[in-house]
Amino acid sequence: MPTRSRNRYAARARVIKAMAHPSRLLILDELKKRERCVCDLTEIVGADTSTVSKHLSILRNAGLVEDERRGVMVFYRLRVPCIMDFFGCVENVLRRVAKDNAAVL
Amino acid sequence: MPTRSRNRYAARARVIKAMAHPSRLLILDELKKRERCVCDLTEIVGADTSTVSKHLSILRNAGLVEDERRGVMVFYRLRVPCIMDFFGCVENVLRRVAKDNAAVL
DNA sequence: GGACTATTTGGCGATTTTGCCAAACTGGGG
DNA sequence: CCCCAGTTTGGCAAAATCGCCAAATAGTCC
Repeated sequence: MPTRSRNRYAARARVIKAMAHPSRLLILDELKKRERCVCDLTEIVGADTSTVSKHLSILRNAGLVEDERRGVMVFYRLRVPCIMDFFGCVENVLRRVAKDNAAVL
Repeated sequence: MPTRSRNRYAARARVIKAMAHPSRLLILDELKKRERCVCDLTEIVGADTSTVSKHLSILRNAGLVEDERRGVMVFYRLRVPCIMDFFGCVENVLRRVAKDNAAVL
């Protein structure tokens, strides 16, 4: 209820919301392996360049990735690798849900 | 690009999206400590009961919490504690962003 | 400077999310 | 059965998100 902790949760939510999109998760997963230019990511995601660029700016604003211009191209890197450890837990959730659904049958 | 992995990312995104809201993060944090009835959570979150109930159903549908009715009240419990380990990393991101902003000044 | 490539930004309609109110539903007690 | 507290559901308006196109910007090469 205090403004203090409310802001804290809002800040966390902003970071998590930045991850909460299939294309952005795919991008993060790809950047975990190595840095990539926007052109690579556009190809991988399979959407319009402008769309991918906007996804990247969302990730950058959240502090999850950083970019570096080299010539004409802009390369993006994962900034906080620990983010990826989280995926294991998300998979746990999914497995559990799958098991429940199976049990219902 | 293959449908296969695209679905995988979509599934992950659904789970993460369920977390991506300040009130829902607050709820998860509270449930980490102990189970709570909807009435408790309504008080803690400070929103309409119906709003909190909807947040809870989002968390339940994502597989993050489970509920149990005891008499008139419904108690919610955290289902996947590992979710909470993630918060440490999110805090890392926030600290890093804060440091960057300070550096700019 | 002009042409070309890589990327970002502006803007739009379409879809989704959010939070409240009102109404429905559920279980316990008189 | 009626009433009541606790919870869920339906519905609506406001706000946010999404993905594309078109236009602007940045850097390289001639």
